[in-house]
Amino acid sequence: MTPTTLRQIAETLGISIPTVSKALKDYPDVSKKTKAMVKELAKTLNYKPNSFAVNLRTKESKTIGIIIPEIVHHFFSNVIKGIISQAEKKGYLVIILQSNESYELEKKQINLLIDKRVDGILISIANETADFKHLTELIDQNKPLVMFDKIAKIVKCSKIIIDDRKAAYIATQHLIDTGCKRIAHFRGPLLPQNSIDRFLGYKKALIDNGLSYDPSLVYICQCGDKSFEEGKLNATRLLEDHKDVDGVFINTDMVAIGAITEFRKRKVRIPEDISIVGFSNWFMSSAITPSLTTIDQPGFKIGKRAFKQLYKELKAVKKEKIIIPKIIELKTNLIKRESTKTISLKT
Amino acid sequence: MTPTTLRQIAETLGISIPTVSKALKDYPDVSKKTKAMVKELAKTLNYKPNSFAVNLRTKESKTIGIIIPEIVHHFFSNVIKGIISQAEKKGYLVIILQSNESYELEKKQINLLIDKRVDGILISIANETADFKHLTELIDQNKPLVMFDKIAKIVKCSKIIIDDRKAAYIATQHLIDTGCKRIAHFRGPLLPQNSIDRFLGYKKALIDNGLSYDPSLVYICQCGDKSFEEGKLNATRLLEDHKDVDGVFINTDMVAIGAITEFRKRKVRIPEDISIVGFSNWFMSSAITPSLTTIDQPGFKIGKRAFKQLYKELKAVKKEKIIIPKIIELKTNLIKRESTKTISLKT
DNA sequence: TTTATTTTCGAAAACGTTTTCGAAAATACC
DNA sequence: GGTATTTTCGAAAACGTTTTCGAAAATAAA
Repeated sequence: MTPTTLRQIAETLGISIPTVSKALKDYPDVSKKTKAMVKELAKTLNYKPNSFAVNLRTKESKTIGIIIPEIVHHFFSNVIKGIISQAEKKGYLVIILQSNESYELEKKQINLLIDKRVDGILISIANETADFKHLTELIDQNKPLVMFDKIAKIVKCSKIIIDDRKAAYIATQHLIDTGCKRIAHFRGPLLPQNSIDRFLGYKKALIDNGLSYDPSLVYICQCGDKSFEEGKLNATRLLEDHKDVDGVFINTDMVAIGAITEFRKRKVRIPEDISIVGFSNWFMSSAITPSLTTIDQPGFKIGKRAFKQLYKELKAVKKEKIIIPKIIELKTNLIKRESTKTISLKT
Repeated sequence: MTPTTLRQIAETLGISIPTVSKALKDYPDVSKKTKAMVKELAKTLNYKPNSFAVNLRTKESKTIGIIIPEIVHHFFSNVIKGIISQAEKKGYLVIILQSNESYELEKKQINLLIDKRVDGILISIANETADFKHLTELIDQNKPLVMFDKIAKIVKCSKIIIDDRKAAYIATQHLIDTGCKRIAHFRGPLLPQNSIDRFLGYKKALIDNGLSYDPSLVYICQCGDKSFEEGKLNATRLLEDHKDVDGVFINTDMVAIGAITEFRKRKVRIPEDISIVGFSNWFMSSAITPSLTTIDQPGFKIGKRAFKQLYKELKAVKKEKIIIPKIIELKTNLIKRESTKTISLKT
């Protein structure tokens, strides 16, 4: 009934526990005969090392933690999938927690993971988080930490990111190249770095192209549960406030799709009257009509790279080397679809 | 540098380790003075019990595992969220694995979780899975197992489900009530119980209403990554094969949205020419045009209930009681939207 | 003061593994 | 045969906690 232990194998075979342990792990100082004996019995008894005991001895849990703001989210679930796929290959299991964009929860969850003695942590920080002591403490304790997507530049750890500013610049430039003269921006919340960067990229593209930056053309949305509604709402407001706008760069695809829905409802033609560029390349953006021009944000790959980097650091720590934080920037692509004019229509 | 242990506290205070342990856990046989002393020092030293040691002693990991076919999926990520939210409240952490609908992977992952000595397992089984030995073994070992959504009726464990057959019946009945005479069905893969049940509910509704069941009106789709495309493809085929169809009940919303897209592209009016009912109430189904009538499948609630049931069983096992498997059926609702006619149009 | 009771503590065993190190056994060499 | 070397094994300590149980100390009752 109770799981087999080394002791049981040792006793039935009339040998010592260490010998059994070493036989199973192919230590050179065990004879072939005993190895064979032990392995056979272990198999028939279905022996599985007690991971608690192993952990206690080796001080490793072979487990990592992830904290993300929201699980029900296409981008994040892709990241998770990437992380898990990679972790499984290396024999790591993954504990997932959701911060709900709350700083307090995030702090508590970091502690939970530390209490569970995970070997390392991957995090995309909450929008609310402005104090990073809970994270810098990890680094002080030499516990591997890798950030992805929503990062804090201040914290000295590895980060897997995309160049949001550049991507936003390219998105905005595309609007300009296809003939838009007055371009609005639906931005994300004020705090997170990526929403700031996307805004800055937008602004810089305008200025570089000799278009004036007009703050009244920038609308804020939270990009949470209500993204779709926010898109519709901002679209409505935009039409009321600024009849002359002919292009919008929108912080996320889901908001963009809400906006498109509203525009179409109000008989605004896309892209003829207003061109739209989204961000993230959510799979629905190729499905809707008109399909959405957007920036491809490679969630799965980000997850994979994040784990790979964490894995490197786990090994470094094991060898008592110091961790050298690394910033890995993944490429994004502009995916041109029907919501923006083709360049040939430019002139 | 290294984490504080009971021994360190004991030595600096000049008392024994057991006393420290008991003081921290408010045992009655420790004086108030020593308790205060110990607790204060523990706090300043930031003492955290070593979970490996605790696990080893108590034989509990306070960790559960989830295996699902696919993480990047609106329904499943809602379930996960429900599970995690509930687990966190009860002090459990959650390890997530993805079977990719593969039986072999699923089996391997069950073993992984057992090796990690999780306290219990929640699973939605893979489409491929037809042999359940890996699951019945768990039950023989008295390891709590709860299935949700994609279940195997044969396995004697608790299950959190919806009545797929009834829901499908209601969906089909709604099509009939609103005037459809010839109703097609885009069903899911052949194996999983819920796809079978939805098909059976569809069939029964037809027969109960005196409509003939025509197998050629049933189209199969895998409902995986390519759901949207499958919807478009099946819609195309349907239009080619059966011009007289005036209603379709579709296995999942995503497929339904693909179908709607294709129908609209081909100038088929919804619901005037063809009415459509989906399944799951994915949030996009309220967003598209026309909005999709569908069955609400409460993912978050399913996750919550699944954990609650598992928790009960965890406690039962701890008290050495036997587990009585329980089948919990959650309610679904028909959500009427624009893709079906209103009943007033019936006659 | 003695006895009985309560309060407070710690020794010891246990959970199951890993690793070091020395000893015994087996083999090789001369 | 004896010595040197290699092979094979197990005793012991360690990881950090929890729990049982008996003993000592303090208090109460007589």
